[in-house]
Amino acid sequence: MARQADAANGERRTTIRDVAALAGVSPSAVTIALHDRPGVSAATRERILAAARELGWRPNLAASSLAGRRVHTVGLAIARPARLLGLEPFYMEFISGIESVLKRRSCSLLLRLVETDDEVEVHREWWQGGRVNGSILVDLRRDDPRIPALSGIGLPAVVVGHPSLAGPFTSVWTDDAAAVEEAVRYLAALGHRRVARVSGPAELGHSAIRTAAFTAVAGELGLDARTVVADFSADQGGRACRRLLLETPRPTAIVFDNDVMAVAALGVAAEFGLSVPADLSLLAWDDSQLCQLTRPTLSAMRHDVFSFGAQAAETLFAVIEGAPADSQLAHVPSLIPRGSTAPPAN
Amino acid sequence: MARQADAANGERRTTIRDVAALAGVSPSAVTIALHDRPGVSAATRERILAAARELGWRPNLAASSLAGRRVHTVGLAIARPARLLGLEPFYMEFISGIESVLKRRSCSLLLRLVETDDEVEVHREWWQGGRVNGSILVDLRRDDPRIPALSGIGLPAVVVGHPSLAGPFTSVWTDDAAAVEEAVRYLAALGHRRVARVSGPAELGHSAIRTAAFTAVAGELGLDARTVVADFSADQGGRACRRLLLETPRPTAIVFDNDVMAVAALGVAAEFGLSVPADLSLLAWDDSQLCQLTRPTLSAMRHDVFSFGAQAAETLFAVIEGAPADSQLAHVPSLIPRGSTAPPAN
DNA sequence: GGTCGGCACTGGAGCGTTCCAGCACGGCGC
DNA sequence: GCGCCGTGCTGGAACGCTCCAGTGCCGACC
Repeated sequence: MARQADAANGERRTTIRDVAALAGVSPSAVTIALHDRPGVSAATRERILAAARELGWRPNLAASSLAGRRVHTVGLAIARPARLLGLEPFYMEFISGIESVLKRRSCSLLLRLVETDDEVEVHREWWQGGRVNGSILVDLRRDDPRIPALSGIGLPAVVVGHPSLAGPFTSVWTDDAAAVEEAVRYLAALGHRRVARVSGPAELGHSAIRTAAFTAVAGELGLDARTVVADFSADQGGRACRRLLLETPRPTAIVFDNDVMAVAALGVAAEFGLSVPADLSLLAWDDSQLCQLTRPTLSAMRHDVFSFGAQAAETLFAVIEGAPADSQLAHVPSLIPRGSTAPPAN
Repeated sequence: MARQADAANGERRTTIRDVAALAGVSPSAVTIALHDRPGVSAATRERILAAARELGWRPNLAASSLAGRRVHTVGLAIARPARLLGLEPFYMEFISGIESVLKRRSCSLLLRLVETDDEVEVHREWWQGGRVNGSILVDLRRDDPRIPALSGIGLPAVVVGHPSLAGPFTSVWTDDAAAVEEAVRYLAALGHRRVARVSGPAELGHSAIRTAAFTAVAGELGLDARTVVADFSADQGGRACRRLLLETPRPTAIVFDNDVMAVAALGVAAEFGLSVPADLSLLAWDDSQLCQLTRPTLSAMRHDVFSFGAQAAETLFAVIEGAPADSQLAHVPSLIPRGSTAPPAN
């Protein structure tokens, strides 16, 4: 304890050499003992660890990373306005899932909010700067510039999105097309003939996939279907919903690409004097607490976002460790019928 | 481009020496140019930067940190079960606020979920390992062991909580006592005589402060007041509420220490056949989207969590840069009356 | 008794950057 | 003409750890 205080007193930080001296060995022996590798006797190992404890020494990660060891860090850059991020339950759950895996391995997450165009640069800095062992890439766009740029520099990464978007990277994905199909078939079974969808930004890969599936399945079932684009915010979601409800004939069911927009739509329906679900059915995506708190409760495509994050992290570790990891299909979202979907009034 | 590919091909990573060679100068000159310091001519500087661009070189942060420069990273460790974290809007908003500041300075956030007892160790590792320039400490407990341990090793940090909890650290805090007083006076003004409160864990510093203020103000106003302890989860919040409602006479108004518990209480009130706010008034804390989505909407103590996070980050930078930063009072939470508070039925 | 193998440990180079002392050179003042 | 200063740049040590090629020693085997 006294020694630690000394060190803090600006004298000089404790290094591996101090530990080695105290234990009466060379720095190399300390390294060996520290990483629990064969090469020192049990007695020496214990002596070294005791010395390290006594001095309160922690290896300097910058140095050890320079000398070639893992840094125990993975990176995540998110391209969303900071203000908006707090409102979206998705990311916090996703991050929580990632953390649940990192925690077990004593790893940390390096997080950064970026503008879309800066993301490549951030990952380059992190990777070439030796700050992360790998990254998780989210919100894949079509022909995403991150794919060629980052595979070009050899960054180990996992893509969260459909394999077709992932280029040479391993991906972890949910089968959006199948989920959309389930949603549409469900609404059709309830008797809806005019269905609409409010999607996330068109340039996102999964928006495109869902849109294509939505159109295809609706076509197959002979439904009237259309998609309007929004940006996941309550504001734009509400606006999109309003636009749809002004059309004649108006849709009797609307599917949303996240939960926040669906919640906003509840308010818009009230504005129009429409009762949910009698006059209008609403179906949310990314089921979170929100969907159970509203009145009526929102039917949703449930997706275990926490596990999704955890799976992405697990897969990233496999990639980092050089396992030839195949792309993984996470749970297919499944429909949870609640109070916002019903047969259309006739 | 070709060169970058070469580098990725496992040849050897590009270093400052490659850049120096290409520009026809020494590595020292590259450092000078890179950090925009006086010591090279404008022409040379441009030549060097061009060479760096051409080779796609980024300085290795491990090396530069070893050699004594800032690492552009701040740390945040959160002691909550991963599963629970996703449900709490507070942290994501707080982190978003932090990030909004970090972003402007091209800094990253190092995040880790921990068990309560591991947190000191994590910060030690980060600080002594040269991975962060400073940390933000949240969820301060009474006599928090982090305070002596981390001030002892010289970690630059900002405490989020009342200055009395912060020891030698600078703190950023909200005046919980004043806010509690406002809440209680408001309920008293509505005519409530029996009020209760569901608090967060008793060992948290701000719980204790709020409890003391709650008791004091209620005493001063001659109200019947009591506090029961929960843990911020919907589950325990609901349970605590149930316990309160079983007492006779039962309280006519309940204040909650976060929003999630207040939302859970809405359900419990329905169980008991009590109508909100006619039979029971509910007042939430940490106003988030949740409070506006329920029916009735929840009255809440609004607290701009995003700005709070931003302010904590700003203050941390001041501390890191050696400014003698004083503790800062963030916005005092203010009461937003919505649909869940009203005079008690008589 | 000599050789060989294996174990426990050491010494020193190397990782990529920064920082500091120092050098060369040109201009200016006296 | 000499000293002096300032500008623009270089060389090399230092940061703290790891890894690799030893070294010394002991026991086993022929």
